[in-house]
Amino acid sequence: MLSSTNERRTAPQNLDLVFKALGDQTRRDLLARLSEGPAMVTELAKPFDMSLPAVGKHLRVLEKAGLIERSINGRVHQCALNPLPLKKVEDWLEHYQKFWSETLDALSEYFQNDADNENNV
Amino acid sequence: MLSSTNERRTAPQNLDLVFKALGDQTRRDLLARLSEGPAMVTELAKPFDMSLPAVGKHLRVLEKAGLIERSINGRVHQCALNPLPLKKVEDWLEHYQKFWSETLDALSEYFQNDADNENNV
DNA sequence: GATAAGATAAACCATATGGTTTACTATTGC
DNA sequence: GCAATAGTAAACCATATGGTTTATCTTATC
Repeated sequence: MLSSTNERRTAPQNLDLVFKALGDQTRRDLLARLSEGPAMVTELAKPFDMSLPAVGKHLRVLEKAGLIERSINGRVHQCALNPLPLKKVEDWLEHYQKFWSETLDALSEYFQNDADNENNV
Repeated sequence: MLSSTNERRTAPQNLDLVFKALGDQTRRDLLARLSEGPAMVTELAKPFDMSLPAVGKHLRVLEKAGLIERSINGRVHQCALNPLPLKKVEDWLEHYQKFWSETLDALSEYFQNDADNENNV
């Protein structure tokens, strides 16, 4: 990890790029695959009903968003998940967390009452 | 629009739509504003150096993603945050959480400088 | 009833996105 | 050396996106 040679270590982690990268099912599938371990491009492309260049483009989008890192070894490009931009997403989400817990609290209370009524509690 | 008889109750919460909606700074700003309370469209548009129709389009994108809800009252459209799609995002993120905690555990000092340099929102 | 205000609709434009196919480069292995 | 493999580059296409301006509709207000 973090080869000493030539790797760019300042992943952009721009939220625009990250969210846009995540806004595509194919790319989320690629991330899911990479969450099980690194893989080369052809390997990543195999499950998709799509040309290799198309998958290559998706990988580039993920890479520009900082979500994957690529280490080139001969003719093989090994891709690995970089989870840090996802942490940025979570940091962003944090501010909104209270809102949905409020909402869900209200809902669960609602359904709790429902259940209470049906169970004659 | 949104007649009481014919209202679509199942907000899509399609992750593609949600992530795409979030992939724009203007729209994230709008959500941030709405996290402080509901607002009408002109009110929402005021801080932006952008035409009203442009803001209207952004609001529609947020609405289609289920991130805001609109209640029309006379000529005033009141917009309110709907946080539930964000909960879906968090549910999706959950699977990746372990990766960044691993990474941060292993390399926290290494990346601390990066994080300091790039804490843009 | 006239006019102002809130907001969308429509037409338009430039650029981005997601895919294709063909061509090309570079590496590997016999 | 030569053929196969891994992958990108380039050209192309259709559609989406993000903005504009002008027009329109509806609702308030005087």
